[in-house]
Amino acid sequence: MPELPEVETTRLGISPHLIGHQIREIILRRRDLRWPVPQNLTELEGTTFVSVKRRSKYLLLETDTQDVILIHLGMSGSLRMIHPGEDWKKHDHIGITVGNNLQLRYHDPRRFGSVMRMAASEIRTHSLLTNLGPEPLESDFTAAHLYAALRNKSIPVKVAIMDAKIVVGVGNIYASESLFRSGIHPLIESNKLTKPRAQKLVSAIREVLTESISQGGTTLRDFLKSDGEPGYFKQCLFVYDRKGEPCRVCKTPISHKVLGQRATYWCGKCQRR
DNA sequence: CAAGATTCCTGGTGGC
DNA sequence: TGCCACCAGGAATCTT
Repeated sequence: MPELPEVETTRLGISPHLIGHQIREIILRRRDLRWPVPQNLTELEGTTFVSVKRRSKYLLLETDTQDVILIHLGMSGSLRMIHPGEDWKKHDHIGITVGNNLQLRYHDPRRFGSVMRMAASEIRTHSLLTNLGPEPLESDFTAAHLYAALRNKSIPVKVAIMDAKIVVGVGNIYASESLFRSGIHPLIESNKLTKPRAQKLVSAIREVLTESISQGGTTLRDFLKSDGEPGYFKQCLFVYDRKGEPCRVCKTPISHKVLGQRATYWCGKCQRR
């Protein structure tokens, strides 16, 4: 579910309610997420949040004791700020109550997400956080970087831009959308992409992600912002989940194919090989 | 190595 | 609220 815009929307929503507030209680109702949630997470009760950062699709909640709660939302996870007395819904697994009498509640039906604990110093060394490519909205995600990363790969360009070693945060929705915006066919072999087209793709990825964040992300099924409301970028999608529907630009029916086990959408006229 | 397939889990949808 | 096959936004870990 959540790609970079949804994770960033969540970060923006929860951050002001956490930073500067002390953790009153950590409730672990279900610990069998993708990886077991460590029991010693509760030892962080009494500490105070000092920052809420994001790297790739990971949220990093740092405390004044230089501990970090790392959260990944997987396919179906969401975080909400609620009142601590609110009923626990079926797939509410974890609650972190803070001093302003709000609770950060983690909800995840499929339990593909993860909640872990690490020392702040491990952010640079942990296996999940090393070997990640550049942030797409930072200055080191350049056409030169993308071109160099693609030039020795034969996989379709759509599969490549979903590889976190090449660039992080681009999931299945935004991969298709970015390629549409840049007029690039998703099936082009990575090593056939010219430098000018790599530049177009970099710009398109930046634009799509930025616009989606401004709309609060994309809600297809599960995703909710931290205030419980859906994101509105779905209305701005040009190709994703629009198989057979007319292209919003040229009316050509949108094409669909499973690529690398993931649904892929494109316009055969607007996007050229 | 690179590339492709499998796996974790639950719920919604659409066909019958 | 019938049954069932199929599909879903991620990504580590396998197999080829």
